Amino acid sequence: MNNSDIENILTNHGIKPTTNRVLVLKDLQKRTSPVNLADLEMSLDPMDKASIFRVLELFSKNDIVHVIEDGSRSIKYELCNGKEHHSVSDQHAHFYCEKCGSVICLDYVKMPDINIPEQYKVKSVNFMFKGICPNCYK
Amino acid sequence: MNNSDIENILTNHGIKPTTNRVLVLKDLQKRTSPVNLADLEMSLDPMDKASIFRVLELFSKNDIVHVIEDGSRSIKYELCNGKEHHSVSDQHAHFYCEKCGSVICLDYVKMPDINIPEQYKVKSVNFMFKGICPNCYK
DNA sequence: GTTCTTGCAAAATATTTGCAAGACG
DNA sequence: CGTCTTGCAAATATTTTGCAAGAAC
Repeated sequence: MNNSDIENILTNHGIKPTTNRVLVLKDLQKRTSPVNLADLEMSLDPMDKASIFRVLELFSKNDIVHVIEDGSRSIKYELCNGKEHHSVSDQHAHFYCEKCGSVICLDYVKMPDINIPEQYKVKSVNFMFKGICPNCYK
Repeated sequence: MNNSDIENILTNHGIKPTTNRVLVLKDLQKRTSPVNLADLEMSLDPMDKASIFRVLELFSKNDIVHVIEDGSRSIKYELCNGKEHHSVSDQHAHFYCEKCGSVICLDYVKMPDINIPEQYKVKSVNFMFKGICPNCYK
């Protein structure tokens, strides 16, 4: 995906494509599992932490990233599935390994079809499993 | 439930029933939704924050409380269902209101019966919905 | 020149640990 | 005594904000 594709994604979500935003989005596209702010800070060095934070905040508000709370004590971010859509049903479960700290996307574990009463306005869902991953259990 | 019942629960979970532990457990029993450390600190005043923290840590290790990560940026605790059992399947979903910050137990939304591959050792599950609650939406 | 964006520094919030005093047996 | 428990203080870790300089238009 080239830069103008990236810029289009941003524009389509009502976001002006600044340098930082393009770089953050490109970084997120490379990831195969959710990342936290510190990960991105390292990877995007020398971009400022607060700037990255604000980009992520914006992305979240404009439905480009999902916010994942995995119990690792730090918030993780993941591109919305399909890179252009965002809905509760496109979310999947995650597995957090308490030993190595990695997060694994359980893509094949889709959000179950749950009926939350009408009066609740559901904006996002987190479906997290925690324990020991196959790698650490060996 | 009187004090000796409480003490029995602790003893049955391999925990020596000290004053602090009994007080924390009694407090948790009164709750109808998950609480965080600050809540307990206020409610159990003048018990020390670190002491409460350590009690909760112990309770969690010994399967008396579930740890709930609801995306509120603070960890919440909830008594295990039935007060004496602890398993993935006894967990239920929660709803976190982004406006008022309250957590509502969706008791009727049980953990869906999901098959995680054998190699994963699942220790806990979090199934969180976020959005606006009926009260705030009115 | 007005508004938006960014980086630096620091505030705010929460969690977690070190350590010494006290309780318990 | 020796071990476990507790409270105080402080360290950590992370998220979030204030503000001024710079970029964009």
